[in-house]
Amino acid sequence: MTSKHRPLYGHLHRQLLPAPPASTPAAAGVTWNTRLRELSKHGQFSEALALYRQMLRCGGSPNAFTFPFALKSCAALSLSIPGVQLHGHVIKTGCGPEPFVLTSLITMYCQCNLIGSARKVFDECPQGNLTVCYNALTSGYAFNSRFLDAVALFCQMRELGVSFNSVTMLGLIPACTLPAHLSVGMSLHSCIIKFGLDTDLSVGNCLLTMYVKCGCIKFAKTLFDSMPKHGLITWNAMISGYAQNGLASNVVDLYQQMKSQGIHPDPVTLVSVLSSCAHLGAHSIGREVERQIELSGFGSNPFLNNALINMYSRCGKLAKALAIFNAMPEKTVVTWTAIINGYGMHGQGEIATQLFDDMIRSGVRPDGAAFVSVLSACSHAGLTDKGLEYFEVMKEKYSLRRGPEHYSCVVDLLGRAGKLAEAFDLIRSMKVEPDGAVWGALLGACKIHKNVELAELAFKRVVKLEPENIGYYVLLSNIYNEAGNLEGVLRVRVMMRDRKLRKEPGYSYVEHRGEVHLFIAGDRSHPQTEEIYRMLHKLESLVEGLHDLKENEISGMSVHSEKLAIAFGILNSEPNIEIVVIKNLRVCGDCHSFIKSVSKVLDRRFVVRDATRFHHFSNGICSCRDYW
DNA sequence: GTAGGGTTAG
Repeated sequence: MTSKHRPLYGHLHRQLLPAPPASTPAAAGVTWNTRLRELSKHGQFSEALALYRQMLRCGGSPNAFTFPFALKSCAALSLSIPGVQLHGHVIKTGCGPEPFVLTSLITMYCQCNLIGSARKVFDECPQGNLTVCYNALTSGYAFNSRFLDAVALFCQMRELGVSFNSVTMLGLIPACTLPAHLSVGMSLHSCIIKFGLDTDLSVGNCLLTMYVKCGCIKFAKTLFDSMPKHGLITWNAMISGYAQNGLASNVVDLYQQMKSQGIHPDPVTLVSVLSSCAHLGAHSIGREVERQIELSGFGSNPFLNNALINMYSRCGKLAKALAIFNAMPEKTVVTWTAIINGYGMHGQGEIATQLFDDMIRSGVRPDGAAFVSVLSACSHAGLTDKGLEYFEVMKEKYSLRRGPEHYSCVVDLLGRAGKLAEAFDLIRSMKVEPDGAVWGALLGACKIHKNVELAELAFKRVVKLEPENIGYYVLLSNIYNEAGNLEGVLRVRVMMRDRKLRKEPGYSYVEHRGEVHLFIAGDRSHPQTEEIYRMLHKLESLVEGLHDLKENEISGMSVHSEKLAIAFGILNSEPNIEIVVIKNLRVCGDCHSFIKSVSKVLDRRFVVRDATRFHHFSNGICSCRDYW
């Protein structure tokens, strides 16, 4: 069995032993290089560097076939000091002019963020074979977010008549992943078509990713549909694109389509699908994905386990989430954050904070996102002092930047505790610009504590930042309404009319026997419509006591989607009625009291998951729950 | 025998 065919991992210790004596020094060099290549090819970069050092210790001399792999390892690990040392060895051994070595040097310097050194190597490149050197530096600029330099270098290439190829494009396109740079990206796309490089699958994938990252999901889908071939990466790019842009149901559709075409998903695919299941609360699809993970042997993939914890937490299956958490041998800050979030969003603030403290004890350093999860856990559970303590520790002990996402949690925390003035002071003391979520949290607190004056102030700020967010208008209108200020209600309505803002229809859904049943207000499209309305009528009569309503009084737009969902659940004897509400504001007061009354009359417990409350989360969705 | 490149979680 040659070393090329030997399984790598089990024999690592043997590979690190000194090289067997070879008949000639050149033959010994080949043996070292072969091993180095194997390790680098399998992503074993630390081992590759160890092997390089060992080679030097054993008196082996590196050559032009050694350096590319050793440099690649430094690049992958971002190790600049060994990288610079290697550069010294390159010069000493006279391998400097070798194009393979030069491009590896440029890449190494770029990945270590030493652009100046990369440029120096580039400027000294001998004429001829310039394309690869240009490619290396262009992609290096893109890697370091130097958009203008990358584009300028490409222009220079064209002016000097240096030929370019699809690899040039693969380096250049990632420079255009900001919406501001999209126009350049689109001209690159034209250029790609003009030169016939669009038949390259990798180039297509790269363009697809560019559109996705610029938020142009429509362009991305058009490109996807026009591509002659779809590789696994193509499917993944499109699926993760939908997931990143919050189009969770498109993710599920595309995933089904992918499977129906016989393409096997990999962990990258499944991570996106799970994150979308979490957004949708689509527990049954999530469970199916978990089976798929086990069948495919991806069970120990940490990315997938984190995604599973997140999915089960958001779907309300905390025990399951905890079991996966406990079984994970290595827990990163992401793992801890997922489980803390899970307990936090279900009002179990005590457990969430305990977990947070356990995390620190276990030596995992919290990051900004971990603090968001613990702060919001404190705010939901009313742990005001504890939350303020974390907020302090975040800055004092961990020197983490406190962003608007943290401030909005603390404003919420103070606001719910009735400390409106303190919340307002906190906002005024902010060194970063407060965003809509921060003012929105204050506005929400004003609703709870009926403070019209402060609400007006918060509203003024929030509509400046998010003029299109209808939720805030409705919130203020409700505050006025509760205060009996009808003039105020009218003023808000006029404002909405003038700005041509119309409330999007809210929708609610219930999962029944693995299927999602979706309702919009006044919906009559469900196959069981007649029975649902009859049940709703019955429930309305029950909670209204002796008032017997006429059938037509509960028909049309006044029938909220939550009510239809609950009537459907009761009608079908759904044991755990969990209604997920997606709209621009929290569950309305009318439905709130309706569900509460039904719960009381029937002596049953319901969970309403309101997917759009005024909490700032990175994905814009917060899964707070209310129980009745 | 070698370089320059495309998809991933809270």
